[in-house]
Amino acid sequence: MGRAPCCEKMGLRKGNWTHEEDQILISYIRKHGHANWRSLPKQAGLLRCGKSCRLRWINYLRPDIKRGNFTNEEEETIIKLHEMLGNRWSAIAAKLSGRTDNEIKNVWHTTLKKRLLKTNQLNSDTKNRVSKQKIKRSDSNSSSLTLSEPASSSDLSSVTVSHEQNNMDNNIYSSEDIESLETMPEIDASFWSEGITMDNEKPTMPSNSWTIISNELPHQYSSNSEETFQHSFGYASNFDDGMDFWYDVFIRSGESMELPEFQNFQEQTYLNVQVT
DNA sequence: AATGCTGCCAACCGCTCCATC
DNA sequence: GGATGGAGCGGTTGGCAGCAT
Repeated sequence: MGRAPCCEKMGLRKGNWTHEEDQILISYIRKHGHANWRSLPKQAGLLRCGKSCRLRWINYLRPDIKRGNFTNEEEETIIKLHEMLGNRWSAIAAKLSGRTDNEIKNVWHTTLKKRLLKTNQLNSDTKNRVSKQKIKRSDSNSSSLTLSEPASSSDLSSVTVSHEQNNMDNNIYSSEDIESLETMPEIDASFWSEGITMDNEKPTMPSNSWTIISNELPHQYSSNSEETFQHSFGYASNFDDGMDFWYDVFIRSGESMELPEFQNFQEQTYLNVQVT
């Protein structure tokens, strides 16, 4: 199948569109529509190929185009849809009213891809440090802290933190440490509030155990499949050397979380979580 | 002030899909 | 069924603006 000849005829303009050309195109499409892009420029009196006219209209001149920066919600949606659909920019654009595939493709390549790579690199680096630290601590007793999930999103009072200590003297956590964790700021309704729900989509999770490290805002995931997850974060202060820290967890429905150890890094402190 | 670098975005290129003949 | 051409899509690029040196 040969490529459609385009912009090969002598005399056709290329490059940036002028205001006058825009006005001619808008005026023509308002009057006659754009049933045939190939014949449109000739009939409209434009020295452009039909392909160029179509692109200009779709990406810039259409009246329903939303201009301006992408909102956080739009960026999150793009990331989620890209996980599901890959580089199918037109399909992603169809889910975001007023945004074009070209615009989404640009924001992905210039902003979102880099951000994700950075996040993945951070996760990878921290996982390596966690693994090394686990080996170091393998011979010592450690405190076992359990965070139970609420029975339902409305039952916030059931969010508890409990601990079992076999040998406080040998433990790396002091009683003040444990106490500070138990006096975490009260979790309000928004903590467990509904976030993004993806029908027929199960979050991609490692099967056995994992470490979740993230600075993202909390989301609650649910699906029509067997398993559901709640992605949430908590907060504790004055722990260990006095730094504040966030914890960020995925909780599988019907399970509790064992929190075997805490990581305290220079710039940010994360709680390392494994599902038991 | 001049130059170089980087990021962003509009537009182009080349390919595939699909309708029509 | 094959050829043709229009439309649409994703990858790539050129040019501009802003920033750093």
